[in-house]
Amino acid sequence: MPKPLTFGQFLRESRESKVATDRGFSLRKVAERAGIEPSYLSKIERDEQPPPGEAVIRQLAVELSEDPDVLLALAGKVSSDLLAIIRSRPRLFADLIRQLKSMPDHAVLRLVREVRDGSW
Amino acid sequence: MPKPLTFGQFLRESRESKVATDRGFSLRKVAERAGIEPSYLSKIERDEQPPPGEAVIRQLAVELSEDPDVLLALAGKVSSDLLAIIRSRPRLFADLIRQLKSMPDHAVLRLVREVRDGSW
DNA sequence: GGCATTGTGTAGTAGTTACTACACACTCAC
DNA sequence: GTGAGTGTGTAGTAACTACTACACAATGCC
Repeated sequence: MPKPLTFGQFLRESRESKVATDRGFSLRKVAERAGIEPSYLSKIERDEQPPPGEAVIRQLAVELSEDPDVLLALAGKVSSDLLAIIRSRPRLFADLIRQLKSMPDHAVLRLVREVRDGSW
Repeated sequence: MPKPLTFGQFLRESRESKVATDRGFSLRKVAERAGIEPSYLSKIERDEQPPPGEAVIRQLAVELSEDPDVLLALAGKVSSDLLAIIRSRPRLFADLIRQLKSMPDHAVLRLVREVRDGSW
């Protein structure tokens, strides 16, 4: 398996893989499009600063075409919309999630599909 | 349905219902057992201060025999162990939770039971 | 009526979060 | 060789989080 990257490493690798073929992915350009200072992004990519807030992470995800939930996870966070869903029925979701903790991916995936396909 | 209480209101009602029959549930006593200043708890119960951190909420849950996940939800938080589980497989859990967002309780409950009983 | 206990008011604070602003040195194109 | 663009270093900060410490007035108990 690919060794787990830090948030900063992941960002840098994602961006550098794109800047190779598209000059629009320089650190400065990406920072500008994401609405943050270049020096801030620089520090983030080198894990010198902790990851930014959810809004900025989402912007970066858009710019780099990465999955926001994955990026947020690497940043040690969970999407605020998921938190709201859990908070709306805490006992229900807490139970479910703890039950699924040690289930293999394919089992959980089956669950996702069953729910989606409405076999209910 | 019971109108949704704030975190502070919920705490106060829980505590006052107990102090009626047990003097050990005065604000000061509970605060002491939970390891916080009485004035702090007072402000929290009146929603004058935002809810405390997860550790204190858990202590209060123990003292008042309330469900920690419910208390955390009222405080606008989600248990850190659940966050860790989600972060470990962000895409998987994000999908599942968003799918379940609008499912009725009984459907989700069935899921919980099926998983628990290992009908897999 | 005095001591204990109750809830609350006021004031303060250390630590963290989430950034901005600006300057600098290097490289590259032409 | 100069102007544009690159990444990075330094410095600072406003807002929020999560509390403590102490003093005070009211009530209860015997």
